[in-house]
Amino acid sequence: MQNQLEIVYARLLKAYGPQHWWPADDPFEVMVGAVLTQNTAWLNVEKAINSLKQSIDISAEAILALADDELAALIRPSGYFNIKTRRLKNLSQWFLDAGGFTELLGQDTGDLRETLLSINGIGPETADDILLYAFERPVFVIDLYTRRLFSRLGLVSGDEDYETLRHLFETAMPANVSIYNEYHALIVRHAKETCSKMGDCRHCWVESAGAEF
DNA sequence: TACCAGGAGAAAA
DNA sequence: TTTTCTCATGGT
Repeated sequence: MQNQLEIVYARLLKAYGPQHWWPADDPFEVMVGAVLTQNTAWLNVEKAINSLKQSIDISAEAILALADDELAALIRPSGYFNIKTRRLKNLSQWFLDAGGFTELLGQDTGDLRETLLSINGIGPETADDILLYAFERPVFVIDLYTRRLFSRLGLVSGDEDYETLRHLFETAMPANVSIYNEYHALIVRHAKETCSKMGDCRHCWVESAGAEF
């Protein structure tokens, strides 16, 4: 398994090059983007973030200072704007209560993950996006694209629960933040390039890599 | 026109 | 406890 994951990683990196994720100015903006991108195309998230930036300097304080309907109007392009308004406020309140980024940096990864998951609106994938891309912890993000790609390659069935898959990837690959960062970004890039359809993907070159395993 | 997007939580079965 | 429903804009 270890070697197979490394082969796929090498092929993706060779095909697309470094993706330089996460596209954001600072760690808190990464967290905001992680919530806004839930089941949403990044193009729409960019519109929402740009819209936010035109009204406020993105910070936990500034988000909490906005009225719910004001915040919802600003993030409207990202969809689910009423739900995401609540989620952004929950996240911001937690962030302030915890003492901000510097204070949180001192926390153990497991503890930090647990408190993130306790916030209403932060599920496993969003928590792991935040841990990897904002706090730079070696946590492998499992998303729909990851399931789809590796189940096509025959390495997983695809219906495993989140923690099972995360554990599988984290034990098969060395705990390396820059590799985990790049790997997830490359999987998303590849999905956008050639695997945009949920069904068969016969033209996808990665699928043919399965023959090498 | 229909489908899907860098999910999560609540409700129903 | 597992499945189903809801949230919603915007691009293809």
